[in-house]
Amino acid sequence: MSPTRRLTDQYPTLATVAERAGVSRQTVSNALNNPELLREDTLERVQAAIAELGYTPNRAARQLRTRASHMIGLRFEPAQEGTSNALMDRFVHTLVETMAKTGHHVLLFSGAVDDPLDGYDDLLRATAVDAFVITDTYAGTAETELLRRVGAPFVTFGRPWDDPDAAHPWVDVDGARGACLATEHLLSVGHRRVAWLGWEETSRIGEDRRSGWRRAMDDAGIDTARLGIRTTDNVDAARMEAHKLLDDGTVTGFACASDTLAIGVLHALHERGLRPGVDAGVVGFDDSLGAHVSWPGLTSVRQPLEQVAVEIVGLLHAVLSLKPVEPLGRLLEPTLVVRRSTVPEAPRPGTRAR
Amino acid sequence: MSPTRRLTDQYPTLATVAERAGVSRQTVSNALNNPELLREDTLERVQAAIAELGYTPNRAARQLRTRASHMIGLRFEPAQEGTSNALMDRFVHTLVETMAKTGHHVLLFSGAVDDPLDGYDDLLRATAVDAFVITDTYAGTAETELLRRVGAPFVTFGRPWDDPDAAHPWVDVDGARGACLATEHLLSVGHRRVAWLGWEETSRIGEDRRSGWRRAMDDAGIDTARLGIRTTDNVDAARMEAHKLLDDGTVTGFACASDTLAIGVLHALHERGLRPGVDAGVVGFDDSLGAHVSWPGLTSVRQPLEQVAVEIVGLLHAVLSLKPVEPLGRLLEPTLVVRRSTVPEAPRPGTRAR
DNA sequence: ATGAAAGCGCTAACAA
DNA sequence: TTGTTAGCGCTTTCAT
Repeated sequence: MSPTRRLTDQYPTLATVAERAGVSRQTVSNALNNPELLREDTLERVQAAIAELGYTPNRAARQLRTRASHMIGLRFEPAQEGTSNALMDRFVHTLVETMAKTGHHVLLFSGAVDDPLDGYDDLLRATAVDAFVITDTYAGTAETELLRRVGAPFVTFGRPWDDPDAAHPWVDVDGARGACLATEHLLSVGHRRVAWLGWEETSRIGEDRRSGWRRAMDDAGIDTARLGIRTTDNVDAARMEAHKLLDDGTVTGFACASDTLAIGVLHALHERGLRPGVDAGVVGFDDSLGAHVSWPGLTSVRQPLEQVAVEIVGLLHAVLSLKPVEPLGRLLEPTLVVRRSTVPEAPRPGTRAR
Repeated sequence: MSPTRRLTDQYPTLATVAERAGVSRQTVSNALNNPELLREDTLERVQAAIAELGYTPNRAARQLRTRASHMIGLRFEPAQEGTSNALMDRFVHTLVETMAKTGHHVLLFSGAVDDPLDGYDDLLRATAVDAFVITDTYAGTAETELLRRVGAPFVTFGRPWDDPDAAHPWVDVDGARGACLATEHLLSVGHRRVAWLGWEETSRIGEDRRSGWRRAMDDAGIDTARLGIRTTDNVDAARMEAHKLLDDGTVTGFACASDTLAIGVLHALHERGLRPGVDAGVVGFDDSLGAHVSWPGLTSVRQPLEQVAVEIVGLLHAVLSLKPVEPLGRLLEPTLVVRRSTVPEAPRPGTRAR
């Protein structure tokens, strides 16, 4: 792409503003970055000139000088068929918004699918970003190691599960607490035999959530033998596991590690003519669109993504200004959104989905 | 945020490479941008030095000089409660990936919710982006006008519906064709009275899609009286409209303007004990996650977003290099994804959703 | 085919 | 309090 188009030629520079205000360029720069240095009337004159001309500092020049791009890098995975990381998308929306408040922008990049490290290094060497936000720490230890090695600042959404000597700031949501909330809710609406439908044992997040179910069941003094199921995160696998549990005849509660799994349970109930919320209770995780629109509405654990974004931006600031971060991690509390899959008289799902 | 951290200090510059290779800085620059000017052995020596040092040109410096940021701006709307623009999220994923192939990145920004123009101007004046991608042209005429006025390059995903003298390149998906496909499919599996469940009349996109249903029905010689419904895009509104249509007793086909509406129809069927795909056929639009996971699987019109992204990047290149774009618009064909809401023996939904 | 000089727009350091 | 000087790292003349 040849850089023929010169958008910038029409825009004013520091010099234009300086001339207009009858001061030097440096004074204009100070008016922007250290206004307290200027005499009041000078400041006003400069600000008036800035406003008249609609001047905004050139980012490239400023970045070249200050070595700060005011840009945060976020690797955006290619949309793989059938995989929709809706939770992450929601998070990105709030992150963009939160960062805008401090004049930062989000730079999306992608890398080779087979190489989780691809992309980071180039951006760093090109000084295109000040820092990174990493979003999948269960699979992403390689990323954090790379960034630590080269001394790049970053904050993760997710705990450093397998890295005891990780020293980077992180924000996470207490998944065990979420599963505990879900389970306690199911118990409170009258279910006793509450099953857990979770991911494979290799998933740290999955095991963490499962521990919350286990804790709630233990606290209620209920035996969990053969109630804890591990399977793949897809609707059909969950549907089949749910059928097995239902064959047992005593299981009426289902706490699930994801909305996908919960929706599989709902499918199984439909197939048996059982009424969700009446004959059985189902709780999902993440409060995704699927939870909103599934019939008759799926109770789900909701992660406070807005709060996560705010915390991350705060940590990013601390890291970039080399302030010590204490404590290193922030663990946030999820909440429960109750719908008809556990309480028949809950409000109808009427959510817009487009 | 004080710019204390100096990430870049550790990275090599043109000068470093020049010294290492025993040439001048300009020669290194030429090796990068005009390799054909160098003698073969010089080129090799320089490239070796670049590789050894892991050199990547500083973006700010290059941008300052060439006035090209290699960045495309995309306004990312705040995630509003209950609104999930899943389609756009999927599009952004593919856009990021496609742009990476030509060395471009996506800069996400947000603006004041009440001001659709907020954000664009600043980015332009700061020369932070080379161009914009605009994604909602039904509501976004103000954006395109602003950008045209200031001479900023941009491409839209969506036709300039209400702007006859728009002169910008665009890419869109033929919604009428999609609705036509949906309707023809419903007719082909035996439904005769196929209703349309669409948005309010004010939606250009909605009316366009509706016209496709109408065309297919006319072609089949079926009367559409009282079969075309307009309502709000939410599950519950659609559910109630579906009940009204079902009360009629003759309607068995439902072509919908969105998956949300289609899911509302599925809910109504459940409530009546009717079997989707057997007693009635339902088709949605956008092939969202909801279509994948809803029970028993929702047939839906799928937009070729990957192709949209590719076309947009192509147009972006043309615009940035001031090449004439002919034709100005590209209208792409949607496809139909068949699931059990129309064909009982279609494969089960087993899609991963996390 | 390669090198020297200039300057993009900005701010840090210093001088006035 | 304001102005001057220098230079961030790169590419674009233009000279050699």
